[in-house]
Amino acid sequence: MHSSANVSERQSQAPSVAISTVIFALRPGGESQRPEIWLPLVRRIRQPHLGKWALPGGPLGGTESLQDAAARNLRDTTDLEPTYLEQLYAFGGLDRAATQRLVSIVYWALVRPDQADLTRASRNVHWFRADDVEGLAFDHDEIVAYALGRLRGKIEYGSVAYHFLGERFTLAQLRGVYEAVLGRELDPANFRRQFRSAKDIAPTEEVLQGGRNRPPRLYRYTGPHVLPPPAPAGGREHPGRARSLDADHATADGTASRPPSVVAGPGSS
Amino acid sequence: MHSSANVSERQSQAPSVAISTVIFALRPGGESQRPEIWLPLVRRIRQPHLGKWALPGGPLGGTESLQDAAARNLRDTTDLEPTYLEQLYAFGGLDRAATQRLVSIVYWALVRPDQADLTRASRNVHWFRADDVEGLAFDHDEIVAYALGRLRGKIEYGSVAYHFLGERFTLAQLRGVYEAVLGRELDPANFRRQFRSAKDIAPTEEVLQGGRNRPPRLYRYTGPHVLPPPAPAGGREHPGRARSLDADHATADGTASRPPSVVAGPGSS
DNA sequence: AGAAGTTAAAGTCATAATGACTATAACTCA
DNA sequence: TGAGTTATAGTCATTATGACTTTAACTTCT
Repeated sequence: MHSSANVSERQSQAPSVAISTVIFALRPGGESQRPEIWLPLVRRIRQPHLGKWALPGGPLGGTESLQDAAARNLRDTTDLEPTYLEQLYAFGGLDRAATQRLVSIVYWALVRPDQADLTRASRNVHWFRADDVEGLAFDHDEIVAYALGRLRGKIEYGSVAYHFLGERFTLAQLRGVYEAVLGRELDPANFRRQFRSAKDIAPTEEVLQGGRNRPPRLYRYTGPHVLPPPAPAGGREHPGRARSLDADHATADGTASRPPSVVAGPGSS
Repeated sequence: MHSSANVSERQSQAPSVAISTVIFALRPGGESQRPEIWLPLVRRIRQPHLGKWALPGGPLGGTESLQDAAARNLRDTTDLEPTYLEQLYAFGGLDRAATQRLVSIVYWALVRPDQADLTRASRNVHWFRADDVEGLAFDHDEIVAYALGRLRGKIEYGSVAYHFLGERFTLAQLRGVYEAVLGRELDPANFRRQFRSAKDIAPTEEVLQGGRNRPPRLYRYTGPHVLPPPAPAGGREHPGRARSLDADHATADGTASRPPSVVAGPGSS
């Protein structure tokens, strides 16, 4: 019997529903040169929590699916087109907002470094190191922490890492993603061995020229992409599980012996 | 047709929020003797979809967290106390319900066979084999299919299997869970080897007497239990990640040589 | 009582995956 | 030209895995 005198009034109040998005991007770390996980936050311009930083989000529109709302949200606040967007969790504790009952359905997105640079310049949108965020509005501190945990859990296992990178990438860059997410260094040789036999990654004919060392070969991801969400059967809105798309597994044998062509890198002065 | 001339009217309509629960239990399969995954459904007693079977659920009360609502839901419809209850996914497609915009936050529960037998006898609550469900109300067919997929994905990896069983269980019973969920047979010897070295399972001093063969030893699960939901820090409502509770890993060395005591089994006539 | 049948439990063996490490190649920069 | 750095390949011991055999402990059939 969870009914005191005045509770049943509130029972009839419909909770409001909001969509929020945790946007993770890989950015080159300051001195350490190692890439790090960053995310953009927006400053609240109204009460409650006026002036605090918060996850991009807003009320769920009546004409869009949850996924669409999250994607719009992402565009509106950061001008980014999502390459990876997945539902994270629905938060609905009683004490999340002071004035009203609020259910937030939180999505998380992964974007590439070049995309992150395109972010709208504004003093109300700012990027933060994911490990440093603190003092956010509402319960967003905890949401970010949870999202980070999920990211760590998922990377060991799924195909999320590629969505931090561009269409072509070196194994060192890919390893950088893993190191940034897992927070520890990985043996380059063993990492290479493992990913050379991975199913959804294939070497290209090109190498990245312009670095100061031996030019690394470029690879590309050939596995399933996650946007739009893989819809089972006839539905419009459905969850993940994109097992199907493993069409071309270009088992690039022999490519190693053929002389690779060349691509200009960022440092080709 | 959710778009007439003016969309913005509906935009302001708050969507209603419901909680539904997919309840999985292991039940002995008919002839094959192999345990199978079953779930209870309730018959709809009002429009829409009157008379169809549906997942237990209802509107989100204003005074309970999402998790609490799911647990209440579970009790109300099946008289079951959840031993495992976790958020599955939030469904919010535009076409889920005809008359209104409906967001359903779906939880899934695992219950033990003895619990499943206690289910309220009613012609409006009935158990079905999980693989057979079809023609449910709303989009519940797809929700069940998704839940089954997640269950399969999670069992290989997490600690969910134990929540289908009682406090003590034999390795054959545990293997039965895996076989039912994964849908294929597993080698008993290899299965044993793997789980004898598993972190969160420990042999007891007892064996299960009363079968018609050599009495198997009983084991117990020593890992983290998932209810109530592992709350990070001070919050009230928070998602999974129960890594902490691995306190006692009773590394039962020597127990094999000591003569185990005996426990009566179901068939002790 | 004894043989047959069944499952529990332990062990064998070849193969695959993993972690730590070494060696060589290819490039830039001083 | 040589020092420094990363790319890439390979070695080796350890561990995990799948298929299979063997022995133990119990019930049931004759």
